[in-house]
Amino acid sequence: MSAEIDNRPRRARAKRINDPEGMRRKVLDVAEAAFQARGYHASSLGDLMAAAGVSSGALHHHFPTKKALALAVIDERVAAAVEDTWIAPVRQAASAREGVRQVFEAVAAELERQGFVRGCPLNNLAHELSLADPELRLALANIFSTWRQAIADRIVADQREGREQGTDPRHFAMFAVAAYSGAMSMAKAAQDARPLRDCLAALEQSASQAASSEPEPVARRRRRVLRRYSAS
Amino acid sequence: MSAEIDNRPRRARAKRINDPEGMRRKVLDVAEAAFQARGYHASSLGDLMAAAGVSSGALHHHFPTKKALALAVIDERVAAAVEDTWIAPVRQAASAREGVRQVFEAVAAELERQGFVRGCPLNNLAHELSLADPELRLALANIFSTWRQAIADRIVADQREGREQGTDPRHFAMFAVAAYSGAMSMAKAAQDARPLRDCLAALEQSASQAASSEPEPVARRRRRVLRRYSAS
DNA sequence: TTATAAACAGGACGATCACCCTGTTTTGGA
DNA sequence: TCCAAAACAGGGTGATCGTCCTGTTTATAA
Repeated sequence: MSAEIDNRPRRARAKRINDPEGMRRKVLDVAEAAFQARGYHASSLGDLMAAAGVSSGALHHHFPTKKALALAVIDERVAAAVEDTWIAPVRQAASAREGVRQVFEAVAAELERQGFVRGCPLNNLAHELSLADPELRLALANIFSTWRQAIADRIVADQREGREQGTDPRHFAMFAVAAYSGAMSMAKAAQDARPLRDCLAALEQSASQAASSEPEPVARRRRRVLRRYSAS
Repeated sequence: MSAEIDNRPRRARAKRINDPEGMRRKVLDVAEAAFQARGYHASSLGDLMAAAGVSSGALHHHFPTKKALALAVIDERVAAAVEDTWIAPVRQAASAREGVRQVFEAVAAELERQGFVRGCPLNNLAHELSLADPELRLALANIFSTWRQAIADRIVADQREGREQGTDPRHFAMFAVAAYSGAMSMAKAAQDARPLRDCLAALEQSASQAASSEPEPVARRRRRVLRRYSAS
């Protein structure tokens, strides 16, 4: 019985413990913000290095190429942003429709508070990179897919509980995400949150027309302000 | 009586008459296609010069800077594309809702025929340039505004003729454009026309729920295939 | 014709880009 | 303690970018 048995679980590779300030995380922070504010092509690695305070060697140690950095931002940051901003609120809301309404409301309020519109991180990158690289496109498309699936799942749950009827889950999810993405596009171009407000109003009108079978008493409004979309 | 009287109307500046092949037009053709396929930043002037077969001197004679070229593409091509693809069809349709439906249908069919998705030219440029330059942003926002106004005007006309009621024109227009733009974003990311189809289905379902007051008998479907979105 | 300016041609320039390469320091396991 | 590998530092490199600049051709007005 050698003492190796106790040491075996320690065979993990030499890793962090170093990294007192988290260089990789810092680069991801800066890259996420820069891609959101200026886009992928307009953000040079020199800019990112300066903003993050890291050397060229450090950056390329963690991210061999700029594309690898983009992939990391997409997988580790954009996906999380969609999860926090959309998926979790929709899951926690009283219903799918109410969840969609709440997110529109919360994002519109946040944009009005900020005074400017940077757009949807996923949508921004999707436009710039979908045709540029198949791998990046797939990563972005998967996030869109997860996003839609969460809404569709919520519709199915609502239907099982008798809160929703006659609605195709996939169609509704696609529609909700499309309306949001498109509204954010126009909000970004106009630098105005009104597109979100108008779409929310149109969404509620079409919902109220279909609510003749719903006994719900208008559904109470929960105050839920998102923390995403912070100024740089 | 000198002969000068006859010559006076000829005082117009020396211009075209030259330009046998239309160099400016050729550059705009190539730039429009390249911005659509690869985006603004990813399209170098060298690429455009090579593709158009023009020299650096010629290009910079017609467009002093790359930004000026982008502005010309936006004002002279993107605006026209929106007019041809959306505004004219909506004006000619039996109603605003039917026009929106037809455009969705036509674009979806065209994308399926092509087998790939380049996205909406306006939306593509809006995402890349809205935060990059105020002048370009304004030009793009104005096209969005014209687009929405045309739909809203059509709703108002429908209401005057008793074909529509209880619909806020601005909200509906914003909603229709947002749903289209967002659906095209996802179609581009997924390289699949289904987002258009799904949104069309969701749009028709919500319309049918509100159609209890409409005496229209489902509205016949007009075959209208768009010529935009040609392969490069 | 002659003068003038527009319409091009095409090379040159400085800046910037993403990436590489050679060291040096640090870390964790033996 | 020793060593191999990871974690950085930082200057260099070739390519490419948008723009400029100097000529040459072409068309129009006088």
